[in-house]
Amino acid sequence: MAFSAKTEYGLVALVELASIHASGGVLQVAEIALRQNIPDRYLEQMLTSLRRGGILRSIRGPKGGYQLLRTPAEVRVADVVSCLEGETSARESAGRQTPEFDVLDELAAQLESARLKLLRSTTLQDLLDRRDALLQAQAMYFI
Amino acid sequence: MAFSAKTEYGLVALVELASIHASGGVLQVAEIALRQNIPDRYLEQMLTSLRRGGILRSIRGPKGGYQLLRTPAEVRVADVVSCLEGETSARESAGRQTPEFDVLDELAAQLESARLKLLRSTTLQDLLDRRDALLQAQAMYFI
DNA sequence: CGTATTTCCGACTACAACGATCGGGATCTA
DNA sequence: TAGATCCCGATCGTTGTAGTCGGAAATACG
Repeated sequence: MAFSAKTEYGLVALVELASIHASGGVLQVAEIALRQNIPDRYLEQMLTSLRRGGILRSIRGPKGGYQLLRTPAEVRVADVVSCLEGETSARESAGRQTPEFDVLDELAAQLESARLKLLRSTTLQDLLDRRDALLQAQAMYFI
Repeated sequence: MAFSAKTEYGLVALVELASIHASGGVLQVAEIALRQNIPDRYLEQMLTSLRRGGILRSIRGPKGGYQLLRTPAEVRVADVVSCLEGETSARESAGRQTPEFDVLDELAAQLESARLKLLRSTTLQDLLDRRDALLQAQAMYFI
């Protein structure tokens, strides 16, 4: 899997929030965790990161929960990913090795760039659309 | 960095071997490790994997070493990578989660596919050419 | 006002993977 | 036979990941 659990959990939570965004949607951690079958106390941490990253806002107290700050079409997957796995930074590049290593760094940069291109061109709305298409297809299957 | 140390070490070693492939090139672990400034006993393990993966052959005893089995143009980086990081397999896909997770799996597959496309289209010869171009450029700089 | 609900914050733990080291055996050259 | 070199597997320390937990702050509601 190309994503860590952290990233996956954060993204599925956001897709859930996106799916009810039209109706001013608010969801609670426990609710999302239950529906997605993931540990709620862990998901909490991801949602906190996403709030700090300016992707969500939170509402405390009874009837509280989380809410998207922008429309699903305005939230790129790349934003979410960088927000959730940017924590452990401290950039490495072990200081000028050999030409052979340099060439590999170039290739690694190409890979990173290709990844980023895809992640930047995909939004929560895209994920939501694909989910709905998938549900539609599954519904077909039962007719 | 998009590569693990294992993969990096293996690849730089292969580029070294590729660079002397014309002259029936053989290099010893210690030699490569010295030139690339990496731990020799560790590199040994990578070269063993590459031999088992059919990318290298080894020659034992004094005057021994490792040698490419194919020409640099016939060795794709994808081959090397799968050989070096395929060890810890035991494929996960935590068994049918939710539609939201399924959509993420799709996206992850797209990412994997883009990565593979690049790795399959790059050969040791390509890396070698880039290294030489880099050396050339650095030489220019000193004139 | 008090209580229940919910988010907030940070510490803690268990486990696996990664990077690396090491001892000693097999094989080959000279 | 001696020494070089690869071969094989065990071991180890560090780091990151996934997950748990205790308790504080905020807020709705009766």
